[in-house]
Amino acid sequence: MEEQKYILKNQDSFELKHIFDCGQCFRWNEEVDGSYTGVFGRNVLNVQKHQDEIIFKGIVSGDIEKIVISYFDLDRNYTKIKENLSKIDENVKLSVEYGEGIRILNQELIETILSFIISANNNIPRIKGIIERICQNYGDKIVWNEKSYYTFPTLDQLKDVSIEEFRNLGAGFRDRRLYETIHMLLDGTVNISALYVEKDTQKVREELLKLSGVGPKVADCILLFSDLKRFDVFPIDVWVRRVMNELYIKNPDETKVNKKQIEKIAKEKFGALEGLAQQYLFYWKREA
DNA sequence: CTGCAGGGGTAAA
DNA sequence: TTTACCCCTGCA
Repeated sequence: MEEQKYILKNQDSFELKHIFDCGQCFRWNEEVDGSYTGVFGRNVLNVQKHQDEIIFKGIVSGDIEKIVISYFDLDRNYTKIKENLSKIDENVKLSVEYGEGIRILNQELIETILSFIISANNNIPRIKGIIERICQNYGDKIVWNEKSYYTFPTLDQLKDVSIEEFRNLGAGFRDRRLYETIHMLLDGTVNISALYVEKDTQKVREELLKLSGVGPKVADCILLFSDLKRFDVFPIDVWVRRVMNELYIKNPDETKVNKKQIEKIAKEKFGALEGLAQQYLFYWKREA
């Protein structure tokens, strides 16, 4: 396959660090020159920013422009979204300014499901390591510039992988969850394509919750970060709990803050954009 | 150097 | 509502 190249000029809301470091993805790595290289679908892509240009190049499985527009969510008007969020209050405005270059990627559903099952009770370096080893063992190799990259394996490529093999790759107690979820998706216990058709986010969420290893937080991350692209969810982890308590609830004992309370405030304040508000607040609080 | 506490979602008790 | 699950990190 030939290398392809695509250049975007004067693109708003596009900062490499904000996009790849805001906790939504696990397969993008910074290069020594400050660019980032990642694998998604059957594509290996390098992205660099140079003055008013964003340069994409790599081995991609189709028209690079279409692939970039879709994966980086370029058809969505983030400037408008940020304007609306900034009106809510001064803190949200600050968080939006801090993470002004965030975009929510359109990641493949299966990869997002399995990656966020691995993310449970886990930290980012370790999550990345587990995912990388799964890809190296069961994905397809793509060579670019004498370096080897591996696609995230399909369900078919994962169908004969045992619980023990996941354990050996470092998955820990999530080994069984991965195995069970893979087989629930293969045998149709949860129907992947039906999830795209269903309009009601709560119904999709209920379906995802049937999967082994998928609880409320992981389900919301899947809804927000995969190509299901639902913004009316609010993943609550330690950082989000912390920032929501500091800004709105102000309970001296943070551990006593209950999820229902946070969900209610998020719905009231952020409405249909709560998922995006969560990202700006999360990134702001975790980095600062 | 060794050992122990802490962090982090889900599922099951 | 509490606890076990696995591994990495930081600190004594």
